[in-house]
Amino acid sequence: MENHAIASLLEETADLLEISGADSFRIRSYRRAAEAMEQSTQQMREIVAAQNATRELLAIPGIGKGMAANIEEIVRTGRLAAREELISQYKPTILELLKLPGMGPKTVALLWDAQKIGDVDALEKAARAGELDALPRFGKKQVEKILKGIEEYRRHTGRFRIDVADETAARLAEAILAFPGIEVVTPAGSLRRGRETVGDLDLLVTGPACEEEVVAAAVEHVASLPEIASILARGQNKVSFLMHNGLQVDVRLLPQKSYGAALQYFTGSKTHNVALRQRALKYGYTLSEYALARMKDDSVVASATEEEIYRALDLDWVPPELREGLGEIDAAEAHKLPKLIELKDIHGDVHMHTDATDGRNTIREMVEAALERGYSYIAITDHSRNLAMTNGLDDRRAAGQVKRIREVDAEMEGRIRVLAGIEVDILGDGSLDLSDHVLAEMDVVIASVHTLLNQPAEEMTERILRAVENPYTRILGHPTGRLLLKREPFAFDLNAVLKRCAELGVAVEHNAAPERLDLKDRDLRLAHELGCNIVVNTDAHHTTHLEKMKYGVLQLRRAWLTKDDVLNALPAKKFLAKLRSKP
DNA sequence: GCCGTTTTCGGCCCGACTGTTTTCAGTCG
Repeated sequence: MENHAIASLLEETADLLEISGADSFRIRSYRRAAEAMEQSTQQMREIVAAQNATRELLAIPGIGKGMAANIEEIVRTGRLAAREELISQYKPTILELLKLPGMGPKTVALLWDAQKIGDVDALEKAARAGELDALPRFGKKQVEKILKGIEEYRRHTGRFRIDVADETAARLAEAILAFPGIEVVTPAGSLRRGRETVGDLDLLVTGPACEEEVVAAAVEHVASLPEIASILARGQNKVSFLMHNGLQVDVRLLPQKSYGAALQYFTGSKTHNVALRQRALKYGYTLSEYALARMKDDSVVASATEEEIYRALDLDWVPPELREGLGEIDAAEAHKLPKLIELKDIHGDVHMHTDATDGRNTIREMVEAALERGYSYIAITDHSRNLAMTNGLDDRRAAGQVKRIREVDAEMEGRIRVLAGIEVDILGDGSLDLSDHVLAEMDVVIASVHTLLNQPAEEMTERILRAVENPYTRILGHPTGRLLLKREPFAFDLNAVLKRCAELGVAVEHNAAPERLDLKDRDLRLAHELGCNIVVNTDAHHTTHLEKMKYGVLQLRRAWLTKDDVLNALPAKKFLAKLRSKP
């Protein structure tokens, strides 16, 4: 049983407890435990199998005696009796009702108690038949809202990739800024924290036009943006709407004096904010989206910027990417927050394709684009022959490609280093699909798991390990295989593979392209903990794809990585030296 | 159910919006 699955069971138990009207603090501890499971870099099944299982479980923050027993039960039996007992009082499908907008545990409980409604279809039927009208708090509008919610739910349930949300935010910001007196638009929420996907978009807006007396006109401007598909809610200083692609956007217009408090509040995460508010209470303060204020007389301590709020709580300012309740508050108190890697620290991109295979630009064009970005080196790494659909290079063409790369490198006269590389496939026996004498010519050999077939975990792990152990392999490409496998849990033993990479000095690729999602935060933290060298790159098939590097860097920041932890933050010479030496 | 320089009981985060309940409960972020 994977951590993710354990988290789901705990989360569902929390939902069921909520429907059954249990103590809210008990519910919270289930949710907190679920979050801890999601974020842990250790597999619970390994902890439970160990000698001192209970003690190790208790060491995880948010896990006490009761929850440790629950986790052990889940790992051993695959089930949680407490959850099954709760679900037997309802229908298993009752949990999907909670996913409808405006539907919370109290309403779900009411629907069940009154009419035994336990799934979306039954709810829709009852709503259309007018059977809900007799229930308390069910007026005409409420029923309409439910039907609309069901329609939304069926049309769209997923989350949006960070790049989609980022581009949408930029476009909306431009339109909002067109209003005179609006000066700043900042995305908050999970987009600001740099998560791989976002559920909805939070935009915070300020400027003279957002002061209380005049804000109505600015709200009207936002509510009439042409990009809006439908308005969900509209308040004095807030507009919520849906875009045509189904993305929900919440725009809040705030006076300048409380902008920092709002930015802090709406950036989250929930866990981080709860911890921060608890800390505020210890200081005799209360923290809200308006201000950090003294409890006794409501006088404001800090509100205009995030920095002053953190400072007033004796904390260093915490970068948004770290605000996930993973120890950042303690680190901020001790002045031990890491100096996170930044986009400008990246000196090179060592995974790119050209028109020799499935890229769209020449070597020369890729080099020019890299120069424009200020890189001091790149590696050209086209596909090898096994990937026939991309016109992959065989031994002869690969050797020719190396020659051309060297020529371009010479033409650059030191303005940029152009390294010769290849992205090879791992074959059925774990070998690489080009000859040793060709691989020996390469500066960078990326052994990619991206064409491995989805087969039993043990065989897959064995093949990948063999490829990692190949003396020519410098980088393990697409290390989680997510690209191809498209399913969780991992179909091979990632832990064992990363461990071997660390031992052998084979670097692990972190692909920056949001559509790949090769390594998630958790995978990156695991790789780092195991001591792997990490390389961030864009797998660029086109010059413009180099722009994606910024998303990869966000992920590295979320994993608490500094520039010392990332191989291509080093200059070319050191980068090559740090790669495994040639056999 | 968790947790502890006010500890083993008694706490545990805050405010706005919505709809309809003329005083507030439920949901959401």
